[in-house]
Amino acid sequence: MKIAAWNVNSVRARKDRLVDWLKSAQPDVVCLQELKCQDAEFPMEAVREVGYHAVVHGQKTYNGVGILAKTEPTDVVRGLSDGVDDTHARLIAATVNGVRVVSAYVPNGQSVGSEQYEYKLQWYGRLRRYLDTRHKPGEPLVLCGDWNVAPADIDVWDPALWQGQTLCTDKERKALEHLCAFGLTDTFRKLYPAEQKFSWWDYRMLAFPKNQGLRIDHIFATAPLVERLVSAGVDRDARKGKQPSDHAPVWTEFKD
DNA sequence: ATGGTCGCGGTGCGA
Repeated sequence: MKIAAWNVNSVRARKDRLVDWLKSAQPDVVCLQELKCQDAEFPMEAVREVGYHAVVHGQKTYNGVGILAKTEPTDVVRGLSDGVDDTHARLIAATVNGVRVVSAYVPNGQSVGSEQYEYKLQWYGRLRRYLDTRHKPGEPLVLCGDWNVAPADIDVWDPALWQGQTLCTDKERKALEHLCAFGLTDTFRKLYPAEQKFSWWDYRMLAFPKNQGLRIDHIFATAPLVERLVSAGVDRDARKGKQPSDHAPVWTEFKD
């Protein structure tokens, strides 16, 4: 079972690229982030034609998350549903082949000390409570998406430059660690403790061709799935050429 | 070089 995550930065602008990648990569499950459209505008037919069901939690202009799968996702839950007054569409969950799948788009955080930065830290706490309320670490569960945190310096092209900046601050890393303390493992890092691969590059400054990136897109899994780990990677080529997203798809393969 | 580029929506904002 191959599970992937991709921040597409507008699913309508990225439709052809998404379809091409689905056809070549053949993931069983794909968690999408930053759809930037409402549910009715999602290119449902295009993904259906290449063999995928889709469940979507859309939003006009901003955010928006979805799950694509070769078999039909069931028990769909949209949002954190924790009673907080929050219009951001950043989370969707569904069950695929007995695995609970969560697609998450964590707030970017803008700049340290901003309102958005505080919202980001709180959002991490809300997601931890969501897991505590609804799930057990012994269940087969994956959380996939854009976490907007580089977990360690190895995940940053120039750690000295990024020291203390959003995506790399101690507070953000601690927030992510506290989330993972629920019982989640970073599947890529577990498989390859010393490998440096990035999933995001700034659109500016020729960051992509120079490979000046960060690893901020992750696939986290609970113990029953960690036992089944086979391989993981980043499809950097899906980012090349015309109409690239600033993120590349990341994926992890589990034994069936 | 404190800039630069995307996407949305039709201006400046979020990333």
